[in-house]
Amino acid sequence: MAKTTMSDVARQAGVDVSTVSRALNERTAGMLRSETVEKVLAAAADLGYQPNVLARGLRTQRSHTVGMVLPDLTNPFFPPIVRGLEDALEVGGYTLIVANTDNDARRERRALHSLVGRQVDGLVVATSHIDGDEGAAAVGGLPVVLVNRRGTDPTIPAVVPDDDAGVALAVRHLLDLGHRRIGHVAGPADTSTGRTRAEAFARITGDAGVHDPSWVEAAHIFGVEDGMAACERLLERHPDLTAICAANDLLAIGSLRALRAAGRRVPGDVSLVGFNDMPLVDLIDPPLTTVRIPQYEMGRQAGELLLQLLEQPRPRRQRKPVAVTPELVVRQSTSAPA
Amino acid sequence: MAKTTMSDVARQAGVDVSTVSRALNERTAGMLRSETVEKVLAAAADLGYQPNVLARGLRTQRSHTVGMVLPDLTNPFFPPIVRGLEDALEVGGYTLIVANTDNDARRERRALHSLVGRQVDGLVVATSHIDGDEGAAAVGGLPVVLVNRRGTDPTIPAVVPDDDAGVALAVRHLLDLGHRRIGHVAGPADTSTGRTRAEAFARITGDAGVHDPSWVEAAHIFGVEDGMAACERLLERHPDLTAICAANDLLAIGSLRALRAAGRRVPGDVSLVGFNDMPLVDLIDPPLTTVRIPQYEMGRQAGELLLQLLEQPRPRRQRKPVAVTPELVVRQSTSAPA
DNA sequence: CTGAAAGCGCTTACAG
DNA sequence: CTGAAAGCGCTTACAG
Repeated sequence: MAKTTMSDVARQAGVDVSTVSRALNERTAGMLRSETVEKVLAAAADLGYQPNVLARGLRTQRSHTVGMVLPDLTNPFFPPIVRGLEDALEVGGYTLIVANTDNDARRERRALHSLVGRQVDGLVVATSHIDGDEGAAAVGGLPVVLVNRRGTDPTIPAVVPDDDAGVALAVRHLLDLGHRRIGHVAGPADTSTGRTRAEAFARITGDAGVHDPSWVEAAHIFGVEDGMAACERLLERHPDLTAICAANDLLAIGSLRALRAAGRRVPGDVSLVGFNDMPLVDLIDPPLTTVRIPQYEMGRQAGELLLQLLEQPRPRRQRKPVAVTPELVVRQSTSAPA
Repeated sequence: MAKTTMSDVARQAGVDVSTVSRALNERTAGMLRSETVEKVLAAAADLGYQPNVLARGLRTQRSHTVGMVLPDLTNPFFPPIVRGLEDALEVGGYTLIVANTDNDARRERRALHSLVGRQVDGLVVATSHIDGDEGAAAVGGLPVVLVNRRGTDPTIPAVVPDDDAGVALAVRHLLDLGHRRIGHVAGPADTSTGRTRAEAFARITGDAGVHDPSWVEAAHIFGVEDGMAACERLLERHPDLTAICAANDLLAIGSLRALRAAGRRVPGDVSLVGFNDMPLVDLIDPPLTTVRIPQYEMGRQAGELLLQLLEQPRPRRQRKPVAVTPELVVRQSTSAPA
């Protein structure tokens, strides 16, 4: 049951391995007589030959593998991105290897290192702790695309949600309902999404003449526990708030818990808007009003960008982040203030 | 910025590449003078040398890569399994490549094929359509372990939830609450979990003298839509039921929708128990009573089993599936019948 | 149109 | 203790 190799096929077809290689490669099959090609194909099929991708990669200096670093696959936000990415990469014949970093800078560095050791041809980075530049350095000039975050290096392409538009959707919805005392449970200040959304919130509420920065309270990480704590702090400072806009759904869920623990009903006493529209948030109690980010689409676009970089490595140039358009999903966690 | 190779290190250290190889490998470093080893280590560190895992794999005939096929990463049941698996495999220096099959037999076959082409050293199979035997054949005798399902070939190790115990927990809970007219929204009959749980349900309710097989209605796939349809059929046949035990949480959520659509309150009119305790089911309305499967733990154990097979390929032998112990999580979707 | 040779970056018997 | 050689399974100039 030893694995069939190209020389097995060559022997069976009565040709040289180089001929087998040519016959099996679409681009080079044309230089062979069609009978030869058929002979080889038949032998290959007969033996159930499966090319050794590693050996090919060693020779061609391309592993046809792409690495992705993300904080945690267990966060339901990421799997759709991964699927979109895979689907896009598949058309170029690339396989994805995913590494979890648990928001730990050291693990992140290790993961990057290990992926480079596995000879990935490119990288997709969805983590927040390693800066684009530093990452690029660690990575030895490999093509990189960022997803769901912006880097500081403008030559590194990024695919991000249009956070400004998303926050505007959420805040506008609350304003339209009649809310004026609106708090923001923000994401970590060391993440680009956290910062961008907080800034958008401040700007939009400021423009609407609503209030000051004390209405923003940042969590340390994008998690339920942290959202709960941040919401508690916000409630302490502004017990009279009537609405909360959270920087993602996990923070919203944490806020929901904090509100419940404080005896506030949602949306009776406080309206709540999330961000992302994760799977299952339509099933929580109450079904969460949120801003939907097209995750699969973000992954797909990131994959296509990377594919471009992989196939035609052009000189780096400035590029604006690709912003995918969010959409407000009104469910039952928001209503007019009492 | 070309990648540093072993011969770069050799040149810098003034030794042969074979010496570099020996110095960098713990097992062989002992045959070298410690000064030599240090010289090499210094050169490697200096150049930021990163071994080429592909080249090593080609030579040693081990890619140190493991493939996993699962239906859909987007199903929150799987990510914790993946993480457990990765954590277990990491200690052996293995990297995991995950392939989604969307419950499609053709995609499944293709994925398996592609993973074998990538020279994976072993496989973890969490899909249901390809039988263990067939899979093993497709895979050319590679070590395989099944997770969350049983195969028909008893020499292939499997890690599964203890479904009998889990269903017993669920049914016992409903019986204890006083329910007697209990339906089962079963999983697909062509999956081992679907079948096993349905059989357990029938046996346990039978033993309790409760009722007959007409109280079981199977979905075609483990999904919300299908659960809804199956529950509707069940309601039609048994409009007087007071409790439903679903074969997984997605089916439970579908059942919840069907019950709502039929004007039944949960748990007021009908109690509902899920299976798995997926992330976020504690947040749905009402918080779902369910049977918790230790997913991470299943993944971890599968990883350890595979590691054993990988490190010491013994002759195949019969083995009982490893059954991980479930746990009842009582929340608010169950109560005594009206 | 096809074969023989070299080489991708490693590891590992084989010498010395 | 270390070097030189062969070879893992491919691809691709180079001949012919």
